Amino acid sequence: MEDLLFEQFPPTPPGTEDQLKKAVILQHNWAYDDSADYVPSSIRNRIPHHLKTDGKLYLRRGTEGFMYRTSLNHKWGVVIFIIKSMVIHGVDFLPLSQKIATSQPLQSTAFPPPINYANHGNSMDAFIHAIWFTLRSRIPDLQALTPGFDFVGLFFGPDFLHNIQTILRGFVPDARRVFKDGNFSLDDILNIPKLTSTWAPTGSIIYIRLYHKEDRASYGSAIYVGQTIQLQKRHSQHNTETLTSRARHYQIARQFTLEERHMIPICIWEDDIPFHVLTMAEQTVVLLLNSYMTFTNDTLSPTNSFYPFFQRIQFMRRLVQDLQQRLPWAPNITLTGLNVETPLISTRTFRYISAIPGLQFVESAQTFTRYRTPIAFSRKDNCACVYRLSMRDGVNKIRVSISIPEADVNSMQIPNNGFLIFEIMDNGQPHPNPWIRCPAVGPFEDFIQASALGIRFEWYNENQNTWLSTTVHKFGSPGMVQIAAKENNIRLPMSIWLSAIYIIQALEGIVYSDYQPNQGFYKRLTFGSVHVKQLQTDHLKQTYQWIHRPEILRPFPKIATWQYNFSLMVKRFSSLSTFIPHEPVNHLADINRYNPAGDNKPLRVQFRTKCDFCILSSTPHHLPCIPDNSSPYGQVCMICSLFNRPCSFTRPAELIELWGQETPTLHPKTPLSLYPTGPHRFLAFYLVRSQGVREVQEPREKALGLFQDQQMAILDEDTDDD
DNA sequence: GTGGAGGAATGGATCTCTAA
DNA sequence: TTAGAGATCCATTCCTCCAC
Repeated sequence: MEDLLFEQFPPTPPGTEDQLKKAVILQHNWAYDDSADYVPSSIRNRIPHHLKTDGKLYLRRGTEGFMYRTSLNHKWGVVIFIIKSMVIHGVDFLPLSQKIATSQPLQSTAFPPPINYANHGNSMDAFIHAIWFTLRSRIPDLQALTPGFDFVGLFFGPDFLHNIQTILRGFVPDARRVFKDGNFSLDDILNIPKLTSTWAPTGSIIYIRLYHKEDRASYGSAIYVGQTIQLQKRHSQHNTETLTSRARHYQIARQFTLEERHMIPICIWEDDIPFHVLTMAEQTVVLLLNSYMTFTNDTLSPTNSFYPFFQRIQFMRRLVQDLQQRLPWAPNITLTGLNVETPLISTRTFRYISAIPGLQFVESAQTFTRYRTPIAFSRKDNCACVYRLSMRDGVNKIRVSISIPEADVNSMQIPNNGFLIFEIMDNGQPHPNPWIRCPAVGPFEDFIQASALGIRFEWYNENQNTWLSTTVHKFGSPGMVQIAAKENNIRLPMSIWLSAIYIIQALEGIVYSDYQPNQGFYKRLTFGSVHVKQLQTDHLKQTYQWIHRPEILRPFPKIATWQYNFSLMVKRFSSLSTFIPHEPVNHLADINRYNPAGDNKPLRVQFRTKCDFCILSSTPHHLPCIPDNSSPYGQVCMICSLFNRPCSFTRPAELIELWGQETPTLHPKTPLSLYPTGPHRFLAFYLVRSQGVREVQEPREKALGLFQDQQMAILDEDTDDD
């Protein structure tokens, strides 16, 4: 169950239909033993076993439910499970159709009190305040200019004043000095420190590209304002594009030599600022320096495809003109403006990924947040279905291929159009059907988190009028260990692991607070113009709304030390059957001397020369388990050494049991399962059996007002194919 | 257990199209 | 007119199968 947005009130026992239908939330953690003597026999032992922990049903504080019956004296009630005094009361149940009618529009926001911007100490700060308070007063105009404009809450919401403060403190001292009274020349701007081969600031940056010839008579100077989180790289990008692009910006840039193209940081934030504030800052500098492209015509036909850009530019230009008349901000410079986009209301949002958090009803239930997006597989005949999920970090593009093998495509009759579903476990533990199946111990702490992601593909089957679903898995992980062994490098297995980490990061909006470059990670990842919208319900008020999924700060992934991995191996896998040498062990005979069971049964590892990791990663070829004599940690093989983890040795019979022995097997000659299910599967990369096709419910997003058009488009395409 | 063949998956580069 | 998403093509990687 994902949410409590029912169309009809859930069925209640006979005779209770006319009673209460009230939303409630549990105030305390609570446990219930339905096998206890005091429980009436009619409802004793009725709770499904899988919902119980140690024989009891545990409900956590915050659990949402409905009260449908109270006693005459109002001292107790029947609330799905709960006693009246334990719950918070909300309004009466509302059917979904009414919730939709009353749901909060995305852009609703409470305004902070207005302030007198003219009182600010200098012209620039006053002008910037004026820009934003004016824009805030004209939200309906902004929305009219861009129907997809739905960042209002982030720009103008509770953090509005703080956002402005963040912008103001970002100005580098030299830029502030030049701009502060609105009276500056082109030479003044050129004196602001620029990007050079020896000076390349890092952080979130608003920069200007100033195209300027010393011989001013030959060509007018031009300006472009942009944002970046990698100044040097963006600079190279601009110069590369200048060579070939037919865009007006670069046509003009081409008129200037490399030395005449200046990259000047205007605002720098070394700390983390939200992406939308960076966008506000970019808009600020565009307006401050009036860097919009100019047009010879004052009007443009609405049929012209450039018309919407033109409209927004006109709106912003008029706004600046109006403010300049009322405020002492009158820069006396003439520059050719090169900006066309209006950062504040960039319109690149025609697709969404929806996020519906899982409802945690009982303590024992594992929940996940479900992300859904419509996709179309690209597919050639007799090939796998491949979708290339595209992400970006502001500069780089990252593509991750998500594919369904050809054999499955054929046997399950998988169409090209449907929905991709990402399920991320809320507790960070492995998904039951993960996309990649990685070991619990690896080069980074909490290595197993990459398996918290499960991916499914769902499609509508018109003939049967049903929604069908199948799990999607990335294959090849076990083979990756072999490649690592061959190359003596874990680059490839790490690239698989990272692709799952990237997807999780982009979906959850994770920003690394202490980002370190060149480690394979990105500070923040987005899906570009595809935005993640999260379902937010207020159960007590019986309302819901779609909000922008906010970014969250997380510490940068830590490289796992040997000690960390050793402790983790011991914690997860050490037992009477599994031995993990922790002191330098120089000879296998030493391992055999270890006999924790005290039953005189040796581990018998002398009959195998391999550690568990090498045995379990031995598909399709057997891996040699060669001691790494250079390791300071004793009996470690080359492969475990690569992963910075100790070897483990499990008695053969127990290893088969702890890993799993269902057919087919890993290798014809071993009884170890190809699709392990036992606890020791987390020792190595492993495979998951495809779950086949199953019928599922219609996507919730359809009823909740998202994806309507996109879904219809997909269904239309399906019809065309037939 | 090994290695090679063949095809599938993936990555890089470039182009085409399109929202609004 | 722009930026970015998709499409497409091509090159490379790598997975699986199979023979020895």
